[in-house]
Amino acid sequence: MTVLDLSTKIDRSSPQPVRDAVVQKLQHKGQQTKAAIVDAALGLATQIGLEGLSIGALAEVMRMSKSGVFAHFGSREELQISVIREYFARFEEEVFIPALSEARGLPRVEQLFQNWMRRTSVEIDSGCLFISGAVEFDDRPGPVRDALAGSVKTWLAAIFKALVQAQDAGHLQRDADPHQMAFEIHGLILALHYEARFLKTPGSIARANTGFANILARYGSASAA
Amino acid sequence: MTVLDLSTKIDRSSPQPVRDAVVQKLQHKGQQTKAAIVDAALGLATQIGLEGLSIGALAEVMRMSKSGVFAHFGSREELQISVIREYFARFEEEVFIPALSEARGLPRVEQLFQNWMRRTSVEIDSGCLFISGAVEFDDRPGPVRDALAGSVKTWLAAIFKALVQAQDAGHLQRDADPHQMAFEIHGLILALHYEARFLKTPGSIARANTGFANILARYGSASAA
DNA sequence: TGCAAAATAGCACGATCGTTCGTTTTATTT
DNA sequence: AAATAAAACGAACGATCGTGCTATTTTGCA
Repeated sequence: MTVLDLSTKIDRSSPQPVRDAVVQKLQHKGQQTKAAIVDAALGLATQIGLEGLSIGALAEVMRMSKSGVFAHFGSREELQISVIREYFARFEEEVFIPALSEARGLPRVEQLFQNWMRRTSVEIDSGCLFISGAVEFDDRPGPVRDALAGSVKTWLAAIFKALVQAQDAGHLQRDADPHQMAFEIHGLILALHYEARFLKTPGSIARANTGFANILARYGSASAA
Repeated sequence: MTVLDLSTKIDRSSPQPVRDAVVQKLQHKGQQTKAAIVDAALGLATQIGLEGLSIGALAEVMRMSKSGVFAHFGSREELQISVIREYFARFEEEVFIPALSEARGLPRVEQLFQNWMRRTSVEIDSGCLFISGAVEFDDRPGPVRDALAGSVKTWLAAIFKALVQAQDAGHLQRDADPHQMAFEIHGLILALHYEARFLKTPGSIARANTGFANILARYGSASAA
């Protein structure tokens, strides 16, 4: 069903991300508003975090009653999980899927990073659920944490796989360690988010790009340079 | 007063970090308990975040009344700021000051990173206020955010300065960019914290160390290799 | 058009939050 | 030891939180 297979069960309530209440027909009204609620909740959660996301505030945005919103999910936890799933679906669609049109190997790796950078650049303003969620749930076990960690791991595994393919294609040095590369790339994204969003350090985007170029220069095979 | 000069005013209530209610004499009782409260609050805040830190829970830990705790700070914000200052003071004492005994240049840079890594390794269990705080306050202006960002910037500036000194000493390539290096090093620390604390990925510490070695290998001058 | 079902609203609950205020206990000084 | 100041307490406040419960409205289908 999904391209990046998420190990947790997928019961997506809105098969297509629904933006501004413009919703396709065929489905009952409940599913439409539920999708609209999740959309609004995602906007709130990226800014103030999954923990800060309150049903009252969400109801106000939706101009609905608290109980009306609540009834769609049955619990706050289920709302949070729905938001995570929606976030992951958009991430997948925006970052991962477009990179599949690139050839396996280095081109796809570069495209993946480029898409990831583009998204992170936007999230300098809007916030990233995978980063804020990690901090909020890093020692709070439960289904929300599981959904978050599962999504992130799936994405990092996709990066890793693309790196392995690049190595198999001879685009990387034979003794390069794709795990190490993925770790360092992840660090660049995290540093970009931290320094640009929190510290407002100018030039962070360029530094992340330079860092990526450095990684490729170090691990890339001579023929692919 | 401090070694890393923090631009915000320093009005440290406890000149020496006070651990377990073992407190020096000479000061009035109020200052002692305040230091003990900050100590307990720091323990709570690193685990559940500055936002999650509640006066009620803190009072319970201290076995005091809520109002008794509250009276020492006058506001929750002031409590949070006190915690941040205490955290910064310990960070400075644990990471920065010991590195000053190393010779200027590459040795000191390596010692700084090593101390930083040691602290981050501990914080895989306990949590890091500079990381969780960044997420919680990246969109929320005010004195708490200022105290946080000021502390982090001070520390990053110290790293940068050590790198510049290393370059001046000829330990780095002449065209190396210390800002870029600091950015990449910061990314390694953030990736370590994220992958080890949240994802529980094994081997993260080794990968951060490898990443640092890679950075030095790329930017280090041939003579210093 | 009528009717069952689904969706939403309204209201109240217990809990927790930061904060205020008046009182009482504890420390310090005279 | 008496007088004064500092510190801690206890109760209450308004607000907000998630969550039940019951009505009311809206929707989709026969």
